[in-house]
Amino acid sequence: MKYGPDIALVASLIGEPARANMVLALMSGQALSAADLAREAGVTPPTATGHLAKLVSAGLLAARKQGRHRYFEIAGPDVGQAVEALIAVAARAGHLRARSGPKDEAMRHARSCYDHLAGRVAVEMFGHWMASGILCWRGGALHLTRKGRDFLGARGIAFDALENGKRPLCRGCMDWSEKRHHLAGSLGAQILEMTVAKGWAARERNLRTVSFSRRGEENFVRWYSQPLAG
Amino acid sequence: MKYGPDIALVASLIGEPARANMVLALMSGQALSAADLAREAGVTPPTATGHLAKLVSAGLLAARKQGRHRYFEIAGPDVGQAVEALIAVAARAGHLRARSGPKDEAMRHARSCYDHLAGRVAVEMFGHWMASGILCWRGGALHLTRKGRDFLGARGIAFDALENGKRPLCRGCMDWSEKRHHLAGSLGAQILEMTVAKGWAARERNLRTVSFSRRGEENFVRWYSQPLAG
DNA sequence: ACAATAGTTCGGCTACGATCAAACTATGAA
DNA sequence: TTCATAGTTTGATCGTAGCCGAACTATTGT
Repeated sequence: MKYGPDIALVASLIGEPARANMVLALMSGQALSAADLAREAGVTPPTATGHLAKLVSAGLLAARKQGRHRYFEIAGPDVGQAVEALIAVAARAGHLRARSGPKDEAMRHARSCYDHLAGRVAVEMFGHWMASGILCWRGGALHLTRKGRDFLGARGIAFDALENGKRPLCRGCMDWSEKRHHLAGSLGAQILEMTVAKGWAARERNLRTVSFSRRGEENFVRWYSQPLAG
Repeated sequence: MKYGPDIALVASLIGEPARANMVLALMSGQALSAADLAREAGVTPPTATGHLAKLVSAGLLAARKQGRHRYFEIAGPDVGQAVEALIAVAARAGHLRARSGPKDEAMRHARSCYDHLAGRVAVEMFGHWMASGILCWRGGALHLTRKGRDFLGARGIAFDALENGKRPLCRGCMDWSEKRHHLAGSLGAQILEMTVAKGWAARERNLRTVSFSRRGEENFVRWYSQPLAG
């Protein structure tokens, strides 16, 4: 008897609506408590405990105990990628669910997706960078052009350091609400981090929403859209 | 009430063992009949009919009627990617299943994976190309180096034409049986096609097994391992 | 026309797993 | 200590979905 990877086990874990909601809630990259996840999933705490135990023991989520809380997060980038791939299939095939999509207007405007910026703001930045030749598709993968490197260098992004991990520097990620790509990968993460560090936007507690101040958003748009001098 | 992609629906379809076996059997890229898939999945024809109807109506499989047969195949590359991502998670987390892995020695040796070559032969080629600097990981993505371009150019692979699709030129794909990467992407597909075209190997009917002739395998190994003159 | 094969529909059986209430343990606060 | 909150365990209930046998339709071959 030979063995292969048991994708049915993994898929069936994600295939239960309550668990899928939990995993999706964690896709922002934030760790959430068991009670938060119970609420997200629309089930009672005992039920949530059961689901979470399965997800952790299967290696999809990681748990960390802190005082009387237990915080959960996505166990690894492979899990995130699998979920994103499932999102892509579901979106293409037109399967929508009623609960827990981008919840409201604020969330559609700007939110975090795993660890990078998503929503209308992010999609617009992406479109602008494609149009001005900072990013391009080559061989199905997203690339930072030479012009893009100059551009980011001039704006103080140390993309050299970002490029050494196993993680792609830039990757296209399908935006749920806008149905167009936005920027993921380590560069995408870096940009969200910078946006928060500069005080242009704040990540809401326990929510995927990212709230830009009026001034912050203007600055951000200027930051990504101002052409290189020379 | 807002809407988002229903990943639970998609995942639960793949999450049923019989259906997962069907989908995995189709990952070779070949179309299989309903009866073939029933056998693959270990269920009776009526049960298979039910599963296939669900998979087709959900947009995961495509069906084509031919005479009194109905042939099924993976509906699109996004589905293939989702399955591959699930394989990666399952493999990393160590979830194995008893049924229907790489079935026998021949299959472990060489088989097709979606549309490219997999198995020991493919993993060895991949390792050789990494070691000799034809391929390299950069920023988490697999790249064909300049040296690799020369190398393939000299061997008559028109990789320029391959590079224009939305599909990546080269991508690492985790090998089930060998637990190391092999080469996927349009280049990987092209190589499998060439291998068959040159008569070095043949794809078995209705099976993922790829059988190399003794002579063919020697030629293939020579083809990929002979260093560039000069 | 007849038989053979591929696939489907129907009906009923069965089992698994999601769910919750209630009782319990563990941590932190007053 | 005592109370409150976070999380877990237990046990029982209940729906759903997978499964098959039998009967049916459709296509091909003789």
